[in-house]
Amino acid sequence: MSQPRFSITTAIDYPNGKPHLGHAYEKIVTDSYARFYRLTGHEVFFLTGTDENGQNLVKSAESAGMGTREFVDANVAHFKDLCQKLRISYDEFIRTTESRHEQAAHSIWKSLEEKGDIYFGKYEGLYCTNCEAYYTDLQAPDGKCPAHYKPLEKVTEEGYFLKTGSYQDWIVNHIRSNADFVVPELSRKEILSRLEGEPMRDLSITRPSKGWGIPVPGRPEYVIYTWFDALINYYTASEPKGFWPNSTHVIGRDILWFHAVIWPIMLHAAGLPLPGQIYVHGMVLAADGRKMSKSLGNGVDPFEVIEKVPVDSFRYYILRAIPSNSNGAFIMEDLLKRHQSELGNDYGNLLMRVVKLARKRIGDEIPTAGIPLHFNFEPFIAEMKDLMGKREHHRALDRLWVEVNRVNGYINDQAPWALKDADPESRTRFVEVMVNGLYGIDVVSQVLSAFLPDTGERALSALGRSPGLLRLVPETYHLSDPPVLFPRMEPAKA
RNA sequence: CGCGGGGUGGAGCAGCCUGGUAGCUCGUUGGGCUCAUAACCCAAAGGUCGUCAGUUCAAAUCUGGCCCCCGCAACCA
Repeated sequence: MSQPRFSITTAIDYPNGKPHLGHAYEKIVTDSYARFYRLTGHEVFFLTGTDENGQNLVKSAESAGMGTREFVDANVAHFKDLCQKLRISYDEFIRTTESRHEQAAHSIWKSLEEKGDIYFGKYEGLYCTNCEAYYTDLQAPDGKCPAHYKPLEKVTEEGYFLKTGSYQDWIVNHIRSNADFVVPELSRKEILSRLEGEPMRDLSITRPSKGWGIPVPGRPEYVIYTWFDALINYYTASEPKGFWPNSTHVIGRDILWFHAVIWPIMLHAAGLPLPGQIYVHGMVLAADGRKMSKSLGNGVDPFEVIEKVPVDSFRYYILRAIPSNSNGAFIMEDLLKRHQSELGNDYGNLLMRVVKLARKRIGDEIPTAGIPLHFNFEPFIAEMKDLMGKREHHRALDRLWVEVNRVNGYINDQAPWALKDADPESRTRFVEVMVNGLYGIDVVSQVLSAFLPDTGERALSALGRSPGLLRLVPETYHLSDPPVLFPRMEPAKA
């Protein structure tokens, strides 16, 4: 019997600088789903990577005084470094400058061209030379650039277009009839209301070549517009591995339009199967509740955060404090609080108190044969699966903590430290409570390892166990000195 | 009237669909315990549920107006 398959992707990142908190957030979220699905018996393909073909990269490289290639490579190294530090368990890291990707992009381009969905035409719009971007009447009602307050120029550009407009009814229908295609509901509504509001224009899918990017087949004076090729990365990497249809794309709000509308249209027009789901995650806001941005200087550097606190404290905070379906503020003091109370005092302390007591009174080898089990974890695991399936990881972690507290509560109620060895009945009872406590920590840590891999591994290793969803009690728990998983932080360090 | 989300004890949230003692986590205060990272347990204080009106025996919950905050508004990655 083959395992069920689950394929999940992050958006590919634009390497025009070092990764910021939003990148870290998306990777941690996606990684947790990948790990959770692996844990629950799925064969998983987890894809991430970088989008390296944008024209802006040429400009950014120039101002950094570097060649484009050199500049991009340097930044990609930072992204990979971040993934490694955050323990992102991707199966593949795709770069859109790889030749396999260029081939896939060309193949889809040709297929669309043959079907008559790509045509050569003119684009006319209001252009700001400073931004190097077009603006619509809505964005610039007074005809001035909203960023520079300079009059916009009317510019006409020739290039290739994708007949997205012809597929408007089709995509509306697809999103309407597949409730899970765009989640959460909020995002689904948003995209439907935009789609039903106005007729869609055709999408301009080329730019004049500046020597960087994927050339248009047969017309090297043009390169393929970044978005057109970037989206194809999912197909490029997943299809050869047998993971193409039904992929779950984890993305931010800002790129919903391209993923929920343009990408499905591209695939549908090319006669290819669609992704299974577009999951729009929340946005990490600055402590003041506003967007993090360079100009406001309110950004948080993920590299700095994980130098101060354990990676898992960061992962935990990001996953639990920012609701999976909306936005949340990143507040360092809150992170430290949760590190201390929930991670240290609830979970870390549970491990510590049970393992230390068991070692002191029983020893390192704890046989479990014949001990009645107090906990049934099946409902808990079923609820976890349900919440993760609904893409509500913050609630899943909430639910997991109910279980942590249940095990802690059991230890409190049983008060094993008060059971004296002299009385054989008390001694039997003591061993029973210890085994059940260890079993509770065992199962909770198995599940927790999907979210906090480092913590899960270290806690389980103190029980002589390793990650995997092992619900059965082992014959023996082999205990060792429990690690301080979440050391208390000096308040001054905040 | 562009579309959508939200305003609940000091902080962050749940509850609202399917009206009926306002709940959770953190913080504060007072006790208790001691297996454990000054940890853990119990108790207490603290809210006119944005605002005005309506429906109802009864509204945080339903209806309407208003105020405030935040996303989106299509070629910017």
